[in-house]
Amino acid sequence: MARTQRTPFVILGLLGLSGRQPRSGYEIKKAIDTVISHVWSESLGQLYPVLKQLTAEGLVSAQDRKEGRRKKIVYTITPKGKERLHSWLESQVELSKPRDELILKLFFGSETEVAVLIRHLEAHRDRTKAILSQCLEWQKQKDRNSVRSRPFLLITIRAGIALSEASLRWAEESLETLRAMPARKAKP
Amino acid sequence: MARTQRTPFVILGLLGLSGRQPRSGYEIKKAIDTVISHVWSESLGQLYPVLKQLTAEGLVSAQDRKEGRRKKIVYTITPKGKERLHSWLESQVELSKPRDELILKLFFGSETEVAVLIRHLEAHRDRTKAILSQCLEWQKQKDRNSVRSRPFLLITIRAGIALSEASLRWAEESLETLRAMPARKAKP
DNA sequence: TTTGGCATGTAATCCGTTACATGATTAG
DNA sequence: CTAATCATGTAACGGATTACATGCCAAA
Repeated sequence: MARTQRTPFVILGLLGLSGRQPRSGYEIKKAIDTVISHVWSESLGQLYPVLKQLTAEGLVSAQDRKEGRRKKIVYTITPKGKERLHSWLESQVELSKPRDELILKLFFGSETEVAVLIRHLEAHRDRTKAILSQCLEWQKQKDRNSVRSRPFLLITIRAGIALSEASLRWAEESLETLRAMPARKAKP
Repeated sequence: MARTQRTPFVILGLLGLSGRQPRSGYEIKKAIDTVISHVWSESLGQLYPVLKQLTAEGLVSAQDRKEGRRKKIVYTITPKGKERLHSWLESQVELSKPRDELILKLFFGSETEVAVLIRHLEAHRDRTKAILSQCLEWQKQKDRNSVRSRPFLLITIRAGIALSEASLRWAEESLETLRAMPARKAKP
């Protein structure tokens, strides 16, 4: 048996947030890819089947809608769906198994050239910088609107800031260490 | 098609590290669960088949060994395996899709009680504290032996320290925010 | 007209986990 | 004697990704 499905709960959560309009699968995907992009990810090939599954279980309800001339299927969470969402939110956080390819490669660093590791770290640094400035931008926008209106969004954003700042500092520090090393393999 | 297999490369990496004795599947599992436990994880049900697969491909070779009275199968990396390892180390780091259940639950925080979120955060804080002190312990041990002897292990450990310190600070900060909030749901 | 975004879906594939199964050895 | 650890495996299951397939609409 594989681990339990988590996709249903992102959907339920996104549809369940108070004051939300009904959303289509495509819109849910876009929401995931923007607001919570560095916390979660889903593929459309997973979203559509799960949306059907949730409809069959009566956790969401589907409505056909014509917007302009385009037609789409929008979903609304049902009371039963809200219940399911609540009990998931209350259940223990399931920790995901770590799988950090960058650090793993650094751990095996003695088996390759230092220049390779530097390249990996620089790429990581650049990616992390981009995420950090994205998060800082969001934080600034939230501050402009009142802080207390959406405290949970802010907590999420601040997690992104804290983690990427730390990762950035570690990357810079490690780059210095590596640059001070001889250019050859550590153990040729 | 699912994403490409990564298990072979942890095995190859662990067997490839210079100055390593041949290891059995069970020993590889133990190595993963200790030295790189917060960077990577594998199940035995995955390790044994992959070990066979690697043997069939000629990337590792298997030897039966009697240690004391117990018998085990130990594996050694072959030149072909070393090659494969090197080219993987040189290839671009594949970034894993984020899936952080804790932050996701906090993002949906308005749909549950603050007390629930506090419970989740406290559990996270405690887990993270444990990891941090584990890493600090390892760092101290490495410092006693010369620092320059195994720079890559130190970099790995320092990643663990940096990330868990940041996560810890964020958790404490968020806990304060939540404790200052009314005990009811944010949006009842 | 053609590129790109909106929109929904299915099929193939497979990585990895959990559970099951078995047995030897050692420490309490 | 019995629980834990060492040790190796197989089977079932399923979650999730990638690739494929299709079509509309708007803008450049």
